[in-house]
Amino acid sequence: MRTSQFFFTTLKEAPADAEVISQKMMLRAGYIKRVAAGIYTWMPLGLRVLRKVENIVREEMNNAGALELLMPAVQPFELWEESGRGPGYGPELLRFKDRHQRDFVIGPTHEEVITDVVRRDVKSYRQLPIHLYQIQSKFRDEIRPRFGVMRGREFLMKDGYSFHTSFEDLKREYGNMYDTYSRIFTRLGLRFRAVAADTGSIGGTGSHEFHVLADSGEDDIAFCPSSDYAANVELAEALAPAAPRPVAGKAMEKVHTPGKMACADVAKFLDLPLNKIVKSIAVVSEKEDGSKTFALLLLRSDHDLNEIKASKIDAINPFRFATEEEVIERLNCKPGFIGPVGVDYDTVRIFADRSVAAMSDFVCGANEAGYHMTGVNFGRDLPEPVFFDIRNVVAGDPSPDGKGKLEICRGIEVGHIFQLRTKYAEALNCAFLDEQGKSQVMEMGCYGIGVSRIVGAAIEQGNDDKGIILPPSIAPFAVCIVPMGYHKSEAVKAASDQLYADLKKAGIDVVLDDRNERPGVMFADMELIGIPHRVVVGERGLKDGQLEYKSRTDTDATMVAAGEIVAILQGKLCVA
RNA sequence: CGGAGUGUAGCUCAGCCUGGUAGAGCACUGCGUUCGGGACGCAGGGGUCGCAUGUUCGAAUCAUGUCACUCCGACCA
Repeated sequence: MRTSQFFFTTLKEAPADAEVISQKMMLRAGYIKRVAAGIYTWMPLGLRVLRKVENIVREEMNNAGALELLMPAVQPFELWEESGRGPGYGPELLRFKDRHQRDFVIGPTHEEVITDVVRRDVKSYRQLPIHLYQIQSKFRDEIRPRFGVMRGREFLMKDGYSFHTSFEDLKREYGNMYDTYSRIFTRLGLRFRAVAADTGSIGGTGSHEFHVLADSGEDDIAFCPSSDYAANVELAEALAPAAPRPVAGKAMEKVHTPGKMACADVAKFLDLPLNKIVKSIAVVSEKEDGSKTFALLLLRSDHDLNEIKASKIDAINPFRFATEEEVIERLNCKPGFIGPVGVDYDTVRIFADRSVAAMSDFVCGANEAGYHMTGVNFGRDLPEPVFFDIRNVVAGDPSPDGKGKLEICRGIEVGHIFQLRTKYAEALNCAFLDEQGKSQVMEMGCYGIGVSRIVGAAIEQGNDDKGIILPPSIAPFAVCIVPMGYHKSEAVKAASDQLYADLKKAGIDVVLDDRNERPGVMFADMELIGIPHRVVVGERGLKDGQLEYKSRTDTDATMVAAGEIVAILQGKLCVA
């Protein structure tokens, strides 16, 4: 490609409402143009990147034995009624009526459509297993679209669905996809982690998210640097402390702590570390049978409650936070000074986090406004509570696999694989006849990759003050030729054109900047749009048969013999 | 959904308080000089100041309404 034949516009300044780096860079580099909130046009330059990502995904999916198809973006709402997801999906599902007043949706995902396809045509175990996928635009009417293409409303996604005669076979394909996804993200040149994920309300048995590691990510991931353990923070188990509880050394005492409601204030006031203070969170559980349970959840005050874990305690599943009125009714004290000492243990259940089990001589609210208790000890001042894992892990916690300490980092979810089991197949009656001629519901898996989000995520990982840095596998062009005086010097023009032809012949994705621009403009543009390799052709070097090479991340250029440049680039692109 | 803020040229923004012929930089067009790190000069094109209503002789500016966009919040006492 010659830039003079191409169409791209770069900006010196990013639009004011761009928040994250990738969004600013993509707008400045002219990859995308905003059309409406969360809706973007992919300009030719950005589309090249998107297509490269898409093709890597496609190649690997095909190699893994999946078959591509293309389902419609628009789906009849009837299918959503049949699966039972329609009402539950809420306003994220964009609905509209056609001219006959029939309800349609713009698909946010395609489980219903694919299951409908398969149930019509797959009747026998002989046709299974089958894995079908598509790369299609989706629409989810997000409450707050932001971060450019990373949380857009319209986005490009690869979604695959596999159908099996048995759970065993589903697990085999799940493993196959785990490996395939790892290959895909490796080829894309991303730093990523596969993390165990919460299976959520569907309650399947296996689910992994693939996260690109970046500070601007929206998810917290706990991982162990010395093993391959990684999990969503919501899911990572906080192990019970190994050290036994120290012996009680102080008498319990009521101290005046006027106005010190927050744990941090109490700690400062008493000159104690946060980990000597127990915070009590009042919750209420109202069961379907009408019974109401009031409970205090005890946590070390430097820890955070994990609601997913806490809701696994049967006695308080499901729970909500108690209102101020409820707290006063049960504890006769306003929130801020509540604690587990001296309450009516018949009406107030106490559940403590495992880490609280190792505490002695601790501080908690005194159930009297303006007072806290110090030197509190279990067994002596109050009964031993029941201990559960109800907190989020923090950096430094032991890894659940016993192989070191956890670290926490932010991630951008770019892939998700899921053992759906029979949820949709059952709802949509997707069944086959087995060897005995008996009808059985199919086992399903689903596997998603956020193709457009990957472009944003890759730029979050690869950028500097000059612009975008992408690996050659997905950069808009792998190599750029920047001539010094293309329109002035016959020698430079001839050498540039020759090199351009040679690189093209060698199968290298090359762009020649033949615009009649000043060098600074060309350098800046090629850096901004993220071309990984640059060759400068100038009369200066040409006299000695030399060209100038610099990678996007090198600080200085190196002179190379003109005759060797093609081989050098081939070598670099092969390695990368 | 609650709170706050912003809408003026393709982009970044000034002008608004104190009403009186709509501005700057970047980008774009032409000419000239320049040409190895986002050049300079001259001459141009481009805006119904988000939209509607009102106040006024006169509204980008004041008032009301409306729409759009952005941010913050929606639990850990």
